[in-house]
Amino acid sequence: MTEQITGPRPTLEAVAARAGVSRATASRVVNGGAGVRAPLVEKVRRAVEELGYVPNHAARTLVTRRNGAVAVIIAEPEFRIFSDPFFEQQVRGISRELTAHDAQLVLLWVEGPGDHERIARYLGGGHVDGALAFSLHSDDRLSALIVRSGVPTVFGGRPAGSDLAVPFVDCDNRGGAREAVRHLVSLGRKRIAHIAGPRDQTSALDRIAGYHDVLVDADPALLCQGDFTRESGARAMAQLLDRWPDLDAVFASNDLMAAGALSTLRERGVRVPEDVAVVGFDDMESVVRDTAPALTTVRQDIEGMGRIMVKLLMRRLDGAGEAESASASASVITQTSLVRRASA
Amino acid sequence: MTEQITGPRPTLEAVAARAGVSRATASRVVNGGAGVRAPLVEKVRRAVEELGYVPNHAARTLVTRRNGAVAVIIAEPEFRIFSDPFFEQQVRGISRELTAHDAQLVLLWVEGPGDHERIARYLGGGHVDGALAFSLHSDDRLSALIVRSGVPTVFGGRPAGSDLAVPFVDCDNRGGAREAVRHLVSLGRKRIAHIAGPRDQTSALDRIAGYHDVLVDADPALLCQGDFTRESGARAMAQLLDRWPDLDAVFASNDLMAAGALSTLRERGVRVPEDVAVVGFDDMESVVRDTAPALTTVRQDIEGMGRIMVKLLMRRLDGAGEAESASASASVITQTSLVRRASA
DNA sequence: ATGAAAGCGCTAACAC
DNA sequence: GTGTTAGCGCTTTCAT
Repeated sequence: MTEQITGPRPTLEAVAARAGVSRATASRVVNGGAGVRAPLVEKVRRAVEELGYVPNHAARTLVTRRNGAVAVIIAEPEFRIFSDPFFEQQVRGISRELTAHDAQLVLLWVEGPGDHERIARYLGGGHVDGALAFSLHSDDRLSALIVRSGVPTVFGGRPAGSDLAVPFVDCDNRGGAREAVRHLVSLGRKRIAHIAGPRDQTSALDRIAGYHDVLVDADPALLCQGDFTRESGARAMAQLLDRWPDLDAVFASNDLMAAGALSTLRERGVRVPEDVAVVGFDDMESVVRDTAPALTTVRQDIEGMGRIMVKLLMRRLDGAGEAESASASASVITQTSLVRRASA
Repeated sequence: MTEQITGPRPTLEAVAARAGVSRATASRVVNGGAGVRAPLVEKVRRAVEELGYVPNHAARTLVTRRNGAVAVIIAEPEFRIFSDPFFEQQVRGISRELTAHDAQLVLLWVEGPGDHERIARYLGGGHVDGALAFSLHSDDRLSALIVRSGVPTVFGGRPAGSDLAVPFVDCDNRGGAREAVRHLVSLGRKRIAHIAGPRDQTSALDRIAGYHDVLVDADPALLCQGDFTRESGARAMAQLLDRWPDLDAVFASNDLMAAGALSTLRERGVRVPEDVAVVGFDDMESVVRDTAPALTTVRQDIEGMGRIMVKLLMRRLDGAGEAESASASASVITQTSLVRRASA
């Protein structure tokens, strides 16, 4: 019934024998068949088919020193954020692009410093060709470890310790924030507040910087600290409202906080956008879907960033021989775009 | 500064040379050192240390035919449910246990039937020693494929097609449901409804069965269909309330739906548990944390189930030589326990 | 208890 | 173009 592979799997040798060619030729065909005459290619292909031949990965790795696997390193605080659609999207992009490159995703889940040694050993053991990591928090110890392992790595999000000159992929947080605030200004708003994200994440810092780029001498009290959660956004909005009776706009560092702000506004009977205009950041579908009014926000292509992380890594791996440290180690900053909806 | 591994990594040969022993002895020491005299063990250990030797995985796999990696196959609908804490917990358990066994987690993300062939090839390619899969939905095609690949596999959740005699790990859904309903009965409740989960998940079906075990001739109209979401629970509760004015208890197939039911009850001014007692299923911390009143529910140890999946798989892999199909392929049903809180 | 030697299955020079 | 051959780094009989 269930046609199960029974005996030992056929080797290249067997394929070659059946096709009546040498092992080398069989190998060439299996690897694309460049420089082999058509009829032979055909013969080998048939033999592969008939025997159900599948290349032995270990043997191949042993000689090529490439194993077609990439580690995705996720530290506990971020994994928790798997509930955060942000991560799901990024990992989705990574997974898809990896598949397109015929590479496997090896998940390395770091629960704490106790796991550091294991990770270092694994990375140092050459089990993977490269690694993808996320630099969400300022705790550099893990990042440093990864870099030191010597495994080509691309980070997601600009690392905090700028001394580590590692390639990363991030969206233009600062530029996006600028665009958001400029939009608010263009609407004629005079008193524009900012609900900021946690200070230990570069994305939040960059967005604050963008805010200040436009509002050079904004009163510091217009800036209210949040932590990227909906509740913190609601709280911050309440504070701002108390502090600034004439407030007419707010730029939140992410959509979740913007949604929180929106609910506070509604509770207080403040009209959006008539009285206060609101702009978010991320364009997170699951959040944006049901805010009232529809949220104007800065979109970033998260899945795309995941894919780019992989592309960057792959380029580095492929070009390993040539321009080692040339454009190979360049980072990528992706564009953001303002999505205008009803809230501003 | 960054102490990076520069040249090619040292081989066993190098270690042996430095320790003044043969490659064979060095190998023995690296693999535990059984049957090697202490002084030599010591010498080799030192050489390993000094050279920073790390075994070459591919070479080892090539000869042992074991590669210390396990695939975790996640199909798209379930991955979406990564937001569902259920999955996070189960994967956490799996990851931890795998680490304890020195095995790596290779994530295989299946987006649709288009990926089936790729998965089959990967599994067939012997890249992993075993696989862990989830049988949440009745779509057997993927499951069948996995089974057919011949890779030892353990499923999470009882598979729908009972014809596939594959080992799985699941909690005692039916027994747990029975306990929940019996508790309601012991409370003196006479009109006990059930908010069921989707019909294509065995867990939901088993819980329905448990409900009927206790309430043998319950009116079919006491059973209301939900889909495991909070909203569906709220809706179902409303329907039941309309249908049964004398309703005094409800058992929901999961906590999320119970939470939804609770909010409907509150809206309608129905007191819990005085008027209607409510019991959930899962004891999902993130849901249970903030229901009012605190939810009485059936607890299952999800992380533990993840760990058991790994243990089962490992036992199968290790005992591969001996009692192949003996107790090796047995499934595990874990106990549930009723957690009494305020709602029933 | 230790060493010598034979591969594991494959790719990549190098000959032809 | 195609075949021959030499390893990749390791484990594992088999002698000693």
